[in-house]
Amino acid sequence: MKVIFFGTPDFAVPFLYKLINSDEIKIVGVVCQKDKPVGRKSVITPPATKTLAIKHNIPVYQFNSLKKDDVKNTLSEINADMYIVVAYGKIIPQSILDIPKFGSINVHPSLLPKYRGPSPMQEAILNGDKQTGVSIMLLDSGMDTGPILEQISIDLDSNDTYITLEKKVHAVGPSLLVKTINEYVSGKKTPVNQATSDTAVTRLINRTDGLIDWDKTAIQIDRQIRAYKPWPGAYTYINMHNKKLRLKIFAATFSEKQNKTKSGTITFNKAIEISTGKGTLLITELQLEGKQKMNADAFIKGHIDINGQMLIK
RNA sequence: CGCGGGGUAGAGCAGUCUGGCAGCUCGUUGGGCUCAUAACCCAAAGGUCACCGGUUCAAAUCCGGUCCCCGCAA
Repeated sequence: MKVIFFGTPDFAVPFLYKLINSDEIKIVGVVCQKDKPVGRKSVITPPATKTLAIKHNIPVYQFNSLKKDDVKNTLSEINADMYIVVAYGKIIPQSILDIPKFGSINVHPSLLPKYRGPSPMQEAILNGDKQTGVSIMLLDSGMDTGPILEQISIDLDSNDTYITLEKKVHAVGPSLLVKTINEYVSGKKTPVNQATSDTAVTRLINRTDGLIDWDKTAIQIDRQIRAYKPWPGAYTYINMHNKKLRLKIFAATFSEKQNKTKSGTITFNKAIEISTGKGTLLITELQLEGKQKMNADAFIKGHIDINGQMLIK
């Protein structure tokens, strides 16, 4: 079966890899976003899926927009049987989704209809869910509203970050996708419409979503740190040497202990304790602007003078 | 030429503006104290102040250049 893969970032790579190595499926094209400048030196870098595709001599397509007619013609000429979409990065017009005879299949890392939209994994962590999952579904014109072919649940614990959750998704998602495709194509799988309850849509995450509000509870801040790791990352600001410096927080734990000091106050007490709106956040790994990432112990050794200072917004 | 911070003992940092004995919090080693300890006291070892050149009686510090690390932005 000939398949075109729509996907762009690292998240899509394990899925593409699994499909390439699948016997029944032949990837005849990869559609991804354009090469973009990355890093301090603005090196033009191809998307992760493009790199993998080139390695396997698969044609790569990077359209400015999918709405143009010549795009439709180009894709039609490939005559693929199915499109598979994993984190492509843009909305794909219905006219394109309808081209292949088996339609277009999407992977969404949540238990749909819960957490439709762009940030399902982050939202599950922010809400402290004990469980999330992966859904394999047919694409329709709505935002993650298509009928579901298969779902699998994933357990979340209180240490999971976006990074570890992504690993869990990658551990089960790709093989579930291949299995579901084969069952669907051979008629063993019937799409089931999504339930109409609990259909809130997650929002696109901004850079500034990582800014910590110390008036929130320690539990909420801990979740924020885990959900936004590694991007955009949780951060706050601190005054040092008469400058306002960004302080990134990579890992923390929390305790119920309520400090009497104002929210955002730093106390060195073997650990870096920060007062919050409710409870105390214990920072374990952090990075000061211009410095390397380090653990709390090392940070305290060199910054004993900021004991008692306030973190700011 | 996108903006900015940094490189000083094993770790984390101050000192640089205003040139004048290489410092701080730890760690390590040895000793002491203690029923005991990650506590406390005493002592010691440990430095190419990133690299190259210049100015100076004198450079971590001032000037020129090079390399490396990092934050922001895109």
